[in-house]
Amino acid sequence: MKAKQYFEDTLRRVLTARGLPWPEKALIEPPRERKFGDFSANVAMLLAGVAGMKPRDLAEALATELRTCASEFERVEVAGPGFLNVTFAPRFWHSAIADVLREGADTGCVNVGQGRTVQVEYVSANPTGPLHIGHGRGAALGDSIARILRKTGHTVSCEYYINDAGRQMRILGDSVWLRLRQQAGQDVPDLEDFYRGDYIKDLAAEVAKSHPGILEMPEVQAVDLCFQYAVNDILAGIKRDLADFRVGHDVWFSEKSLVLAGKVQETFADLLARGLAYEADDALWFKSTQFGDDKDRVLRKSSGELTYFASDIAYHDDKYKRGFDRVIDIWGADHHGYVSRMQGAVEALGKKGALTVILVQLVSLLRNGEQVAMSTRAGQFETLADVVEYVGADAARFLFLSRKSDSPLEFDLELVRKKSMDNPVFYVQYAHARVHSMLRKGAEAGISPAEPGDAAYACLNTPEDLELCRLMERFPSVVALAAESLSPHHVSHYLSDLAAALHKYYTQHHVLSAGAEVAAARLLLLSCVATVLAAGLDLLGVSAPERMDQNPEAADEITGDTAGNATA
RNA sequence: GGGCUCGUAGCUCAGUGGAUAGAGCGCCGGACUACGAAUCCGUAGGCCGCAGGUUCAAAUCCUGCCGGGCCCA
Repeated sequence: MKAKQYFEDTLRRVLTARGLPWPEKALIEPPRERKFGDFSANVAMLLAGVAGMKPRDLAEALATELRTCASEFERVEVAGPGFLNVTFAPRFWHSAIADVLREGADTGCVNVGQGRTVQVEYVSANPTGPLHIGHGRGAALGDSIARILRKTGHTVSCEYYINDAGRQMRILGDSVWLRLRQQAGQDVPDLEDFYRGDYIKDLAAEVAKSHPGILEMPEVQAVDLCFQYAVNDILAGIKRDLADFRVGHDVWFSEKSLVLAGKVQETFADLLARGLAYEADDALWFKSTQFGDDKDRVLRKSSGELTYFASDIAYHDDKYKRGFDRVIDIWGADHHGYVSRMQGAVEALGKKGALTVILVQLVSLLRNGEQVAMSTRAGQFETLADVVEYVGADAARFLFLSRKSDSPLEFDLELVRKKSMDNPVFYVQYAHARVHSMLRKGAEAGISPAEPGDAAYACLNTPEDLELCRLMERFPSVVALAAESLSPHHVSHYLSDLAAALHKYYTQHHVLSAGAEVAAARLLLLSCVATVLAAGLDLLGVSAPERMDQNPEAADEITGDTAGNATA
């Protein structure tokens, strides 16, 4: 982060001195190949026309000036069509060690948010049954985005919107009430589209037990009781599943409370007053065509029933009235047709641009390459809880967060589990544990990490030493990129790179037998790497263990047994 | 039929308009009398779906087509 900034600042000064502007499409980035140096700039190609010079000639001129005015560069070179490639002196990279040591767990913090308030709403599954694997992907993504935004200077609130007011909810109450009466011996036929899962029967039995007089109640009251009991019970289960997945929401917002508080009517009145809603055919309509939709949408049907869209508008109105600068909604990809409509509604609320919708593509659950049926009767791995128990929260989260959210994801249970020792999450965790193992061994031998300073840095000048420093120095910009693009996968890919550099270092440079002074310096460097690994894993909500307990053979045996039992 | 989205190595996937397009898995071949071999090193594997366009420069941006997924009629 500092390195890139330093290069950019000096380059800007050089350009200004020549009367050249900073081009819009200027890019400073680490080149693909190490031999091109630490950073590469493309300004000479972009400015050749303005400057009236050939790209390479301009680049040479700029390079000459950079060499004289920038003390931190070891080399400044011109390559290819006119790239300016710079290499920093080792002492510049060494300063990353002191930075990480000073910042500790806060390493990687970048204040790009400057205290702006952001709400992240995710999961928000209807409380009609347990969470499935697809919800897990949204949960991991939302939680990780929240962690990344907090790390980058945003004030974040995580919210779960409980759809407890609509048609689905009436069906839930009816379903439990139906089962309850059937269990009481009444001859009641099954309904057309009610929930048939076994958990409905369990709920019915529990309601009957805790409310013995329910059969004598007026039906409306009894159904409502069934409904409330069911929602509370299912929500408790959802919260438990999320907690086991290390996901926690700050606010659980009830749609019903929104309706009862009259917020939907308030929003209607507001839209009517501003001419953005109108009555027609006994229904109330939103003028979504004003905001790019292909037709206007119903808010209140002629039957008087409210649409989901109506309460969603009121809900978002309420979000902004609570003072959030920005709202991020994470939805399943099957809702993508709803995005532009919701964006239009937010624009109508006067908050254009303040809503970001992230669509999470489907997760197809596989088992040895074959699709696992999700919708049939209670299968082995229908639910998030089952999957988490089988493969572990760390492996599931890392896998979800290693891919862009807008690509469909294949989640093969046996691959994540049976090959768990080749799983990227273990690769990264092992790197962290390896460092701590060396620190323990070092302590036994009376070697502790050196104090940062020139004496220690003098022992850290191999290419592998400097590569680790470079990677550590890059961490804050990776976090900033992940925050800007709302894409945690940049973090997981970075961590894999850092872990690879660490493993390579480990095989090339023996730490503890290198002599007391060198060993202490290396422990200093590696302990900083461990700090960064832990900070990065924390952004993904993945643990950073100080030792790995299992050995691979034992893990394979466990897998074999469990897989055998599961298929038996 | 309209719209959104994705097509990159055998598989799963990265890739911010830049240089010879990368990684993991899998295949093949190497490396423990030292800090954990859960690791490392090497070989092989590509019309970046197809065709145009914009650009000094396109896997990346634009248009059309083909194919997969989804939403809406």
